[in-house]
Amino acid sequence: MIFSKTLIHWYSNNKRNLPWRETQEPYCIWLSEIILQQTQVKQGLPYYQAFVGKFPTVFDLAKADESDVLKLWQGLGYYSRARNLHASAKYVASELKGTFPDNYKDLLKLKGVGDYTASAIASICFNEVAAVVDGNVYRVLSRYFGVCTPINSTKGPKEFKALAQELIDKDNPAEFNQAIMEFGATQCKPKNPYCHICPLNNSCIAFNKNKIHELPVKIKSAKAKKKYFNFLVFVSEDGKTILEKREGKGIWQNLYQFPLIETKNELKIESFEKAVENHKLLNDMPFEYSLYNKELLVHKLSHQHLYTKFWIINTKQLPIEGVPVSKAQEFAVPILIGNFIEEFNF
DNA sequence: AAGGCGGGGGG
DNA sequence: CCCCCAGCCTT
Repeated sequence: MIFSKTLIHWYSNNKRNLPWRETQEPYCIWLSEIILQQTQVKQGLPYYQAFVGKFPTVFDLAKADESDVLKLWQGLGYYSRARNLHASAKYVASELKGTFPDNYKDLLKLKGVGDYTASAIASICFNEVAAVVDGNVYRVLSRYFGVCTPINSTKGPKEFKALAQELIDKDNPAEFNQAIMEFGATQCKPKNPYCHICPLNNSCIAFNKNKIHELPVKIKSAKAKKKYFNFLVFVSEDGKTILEKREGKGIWQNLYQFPLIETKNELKIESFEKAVENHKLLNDMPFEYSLYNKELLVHKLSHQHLYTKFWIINTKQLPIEGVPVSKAQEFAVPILIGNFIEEFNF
């Protein structure tokens, strides 16, 4: 009781001014929540503005091509969010005639909407008493109540969800949910939290036992694997290049890239011809090549470190259908490719 | 139950 | 170098 009242009071005095806090429109709240999954406000904000600007309603989003949605999402990462966003927009627009589900249980049926997002939308838009548990909530609760259960263990999410559901202000679930998250984001931060001015420091177990830096507990994940990516940047005499759509599983699904050769180790320039001698795009075709970046370009993802080289392949004609280099910027590409296109400037 | 999925920023 | 971020889906 004191806990929730204190948080809500703190929130009223300290909340940031953010566009999705000016509305209870399910479309806008849903959009903001998807964008903000595993993403900080600072990073997601411009994307939210762009999406609301280009797709003001769920119908606008539903009738767009997936490629346009991915293009607007470019650079934000976790691209399954964009694909699921688009699929759910089509579902809501056609099956539900534009009306979003108005409760936790039905919201869960939307692709890309899990426990957290369903709770957020249900509480913010419809005042349902559904507690959110995100990274901020884990941190605030584990510290204040001294909970040592690893947040990424099997029982972790259940335990914290139950605790949050117990604590939520039944009369004001929307304010409580947003208050505890904002508190975790700007006050009870991962590093250097402002404990000395914290309105809860009297009763915070971690603070009083000097365990702030130990909580929350998280099981360490495996180290990132190294991969060696070699992109073939074709440039033909008539000013075309080749971009391919990434299919199947793995990273960057449905985004475009230059034809890729993945190697076990760094591909040196002396070994390039040998490495591509049986490549379907280069077979029996005269070409000249050069290495664009002498040093490996390292692109770090959460679970992979990509050691990358861009190989420029000059040819008279392209082996397959290509795209004018001037159109390359219109494709949705990983930021690794996007940065290259911008810098290379064909 | 475990693994995969981006990119940016902070310390 | 590490960790964290308004998590979710697949296997």
